[in-house]
Formats: sequence, C-alpha cells, structure tokens
Amino acid sequence: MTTQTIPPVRDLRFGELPVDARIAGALKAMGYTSPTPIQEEAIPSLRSGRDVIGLARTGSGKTAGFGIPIIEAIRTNERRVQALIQTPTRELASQVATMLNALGRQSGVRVVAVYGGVGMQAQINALRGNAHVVVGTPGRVFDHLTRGTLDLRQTRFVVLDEADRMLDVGFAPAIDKILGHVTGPRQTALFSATFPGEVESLAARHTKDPVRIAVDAPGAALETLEERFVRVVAGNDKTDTLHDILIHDECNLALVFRRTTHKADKLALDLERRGFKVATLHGRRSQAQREKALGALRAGHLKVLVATDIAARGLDITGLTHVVNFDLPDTAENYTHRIGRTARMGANGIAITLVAPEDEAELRDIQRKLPPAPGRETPAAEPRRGAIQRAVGRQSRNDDRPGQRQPRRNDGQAPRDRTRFSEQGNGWRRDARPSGPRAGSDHGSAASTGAPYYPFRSRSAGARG
DNA sequence: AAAAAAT
Repeated sequence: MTTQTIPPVRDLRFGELPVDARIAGALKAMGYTSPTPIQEEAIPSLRSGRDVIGLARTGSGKTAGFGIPIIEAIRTNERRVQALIQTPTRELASQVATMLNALGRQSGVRVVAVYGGVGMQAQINALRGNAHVVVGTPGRVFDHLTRGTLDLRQTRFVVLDEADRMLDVGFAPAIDKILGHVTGPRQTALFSATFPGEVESLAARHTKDPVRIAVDAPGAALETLEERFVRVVAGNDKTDTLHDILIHDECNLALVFRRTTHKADKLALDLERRGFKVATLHGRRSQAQREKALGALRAGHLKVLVATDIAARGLDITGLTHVVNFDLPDTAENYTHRIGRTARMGANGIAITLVAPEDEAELRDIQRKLPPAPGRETPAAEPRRGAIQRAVGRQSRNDDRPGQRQPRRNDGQAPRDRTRFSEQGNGWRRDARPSGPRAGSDHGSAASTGAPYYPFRSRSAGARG
C-alpha cells in the first residue's frame, strides 16, 4: 500500500482572501502571494453570483481577478464548456489561456484556446475532449459554433476581456451572435482599463444588475510609469529620435507602435538596417509569423518589436522597459492601453510619445480626455527648447531596474492609489486632493469646485435606484 | 481612416 502525501493545510489564503487549496498551490507556484486591489474586489463579487463590470488600470491583475473565481467554480467531473472568455486579439487569447491553464493546473481544469489563423482540427479535437474553459477570439468561436464543434448551452460564465473593445462596432455583432448560443443561466463579467461612456448602454444589454468595481478611474495613470513626450521638430526624422531612445542604457526592450501595417513594416526595415534586432507584429502577417515575433520578444531575443494596435491591449511582456508611440494612437483609450504594456504589476516603465508639429492638436485632444495625474503632462505644457535631448537622455525616476528583467513585485501588490475620483461630465476625473496633505501638484483645481466625491473603490450597482 | 477578427 502506498503512502499518500497529504499536503499540509496551509496556503488556503491568498493574502486575506480564502482560496481553494489547489488554487492556492497554483498561485504560489506562479509567484503570487497576495491579491491586487481589483482581485480583492472582483473575486468575492464573482463568487457571490453577481455580474461584474471591473475597471482597473493596465497591469493590475484583472486576468486573475476573473480567472481565480472561474477556475474554482469549474466542475471538473462535467465534460462541458462552463466558461467562455472573449478577447480582441489572438495573441491575447493565447496569453489568457496560458494564465488560466496555470491557475487551473492543480484543479484539473482544462482550458482551450480557440482563435483563427491556426489549424481547425487541433482545436476541434481539444474541444471534443474535456474542455471546461474556452478562451477565444469571436470569429473562430463563432466558426466552431456554426460547425457544431462548440457547445455553449451549459456555459455559466462569460467574460469579455477588454470589454469596451469587444462591445465597440467592430465586435458587437459577433458578440451578440455568440452570446445567443449561451442559452442557460449565466454570469457575465466585463473587464477593462478603459470604459468610455458610449459603451455603457451596450454593457447594460449584456449584464444584469452588475456590481461595478472601479478600483481605478478609467485611463488612470500608473505611478511606476514615466510618460514622456518628445517633440520632433519639422523636417527631423522620428526614426533618428527612436534610434537615440533604443541605444540609451535604460532601454532594454522596446515596443514601438505605428498606425498602419505598412508603416510598421517600413520602420522595422529601417531599424534592421541600423542594426537593431527587430520584428513586426500586425494583422497582415501570418499567425506563424506573429507567434514567432511575440515569442522572440518574450524570450528576450529582440531589442524592439514594431507593432500596430494589435499589440495595444492586454499583452504582458516581462522585461519590456519602453513603449514608444512613433505614431500617435487614434484615441485616448488606445493611448492608455499602449503605454500600459510597460510598468505592469509595480514594475517601472517608460512611455515615450514622439510628437511632430502636425501631431500637436491631436495629442492635445488625447490628453484632454486622460485623467490628469502628478507627473502626467497636461495639454497646457509648452514644448521647450532642448526638450528632446532632456527627454531622451534623462534617467528614469526610480532607477532600480536591473539589466535584463524587470523585477516582479513578489508581494503581488500593485501600488495602491489613495486618490479619490469625482465623476464629472461623461468621464472620470482624477481629483488630486488626496486624503493626506496635498501633493505638490497643480492638478487639483477640481477639488475646490464642490463636486461630489466618490470613494476610491466604489461598488455600486450599475443603475442607481 | 485604420486595425482587428472566419476562410
């Protein structure tokens, strides 16, 4: 008779949160020891059975915030797809599936990624096996539904990751069709770092009396991120400025955004000629090329990845020190998501936006829509002589970054922001009057307007009664 | 106007 090793009964808590022992084990193996604020809020809410709209900054742990309660609710003895997570890009679907797989490993939960650009048969086989959780992009998910190779009739959890993107015009019809196949009772969760007013009505269509978790104002700044703006004077080449950024000591790994696939390719070619290890990621490349590029970036084999907004949302790349907006993002939301590829989970990061004279007006539009924060440049700021050299050459504020990899904060605790927010107009405004003494900032004018204050972490039902 | 997402 074999002696079974019974694991000691400990680690049944994730910080203050009680968690399933197998999940506690998985979390420990993943290096997480206590929940981030969004996890502290989202996990109990999802456990309670309520729908959730969760807003929290980029890199603050949203994936585990829905992943943990879903994994622990999966009945592994039932061979049914019990949870569906939808993402806007294939790479994000893959990344989320990897994370959920790690969370569910010790629980016997089977997670299957379902997205286009790769063979159908392997996915069909995986789905025919014991798939408990499906993470996918809408096109391929719908394809499986019409072929009858995916059955969502027993699905009890639906998550729209990057929810504002999934509900916008490009995706909404596909999401509607897919959710039409989820015929049983279900819990719906929407998560994002941005949530523009326009998507509120769409969100209401897909959720019932949701718990609204606003750990951070949509678009809120990150304390560990330094946002810089480099004015490139007329006639000057942005590529030269980018070159200067890349060769600077503090730049380990950079993600550079361009607005079109063609421009991304062109810049990558230029950088290659200049001797940089570079790859491109955009939607006109084959899935094999895309995966190779992202894999090389994650493995640290590249200096720089040039991408379109395909890489703007969700991707978590360890060691990414710099995000460069070579071309301006098209919206304030995209600005927030792009720069949020760095400075994740308490790590430091630098985001540099290259600004040509013709970009100025558009940049001002973007900045006007962002919650102001100490350290975040405001539209009023005037470009000054010598600003380029200073911005490129300046050392990072908290320079504790070692050569290769950024340290993950191993206490699992993203820095907590005590700033309060006031709701004004259609958006959220950062109100710089903290609970303590006033920080040396000039962004606090809203504090004296008598606007109502809402608690920093608000938990109110969507519709006020 | 562009990018993404099914083929």
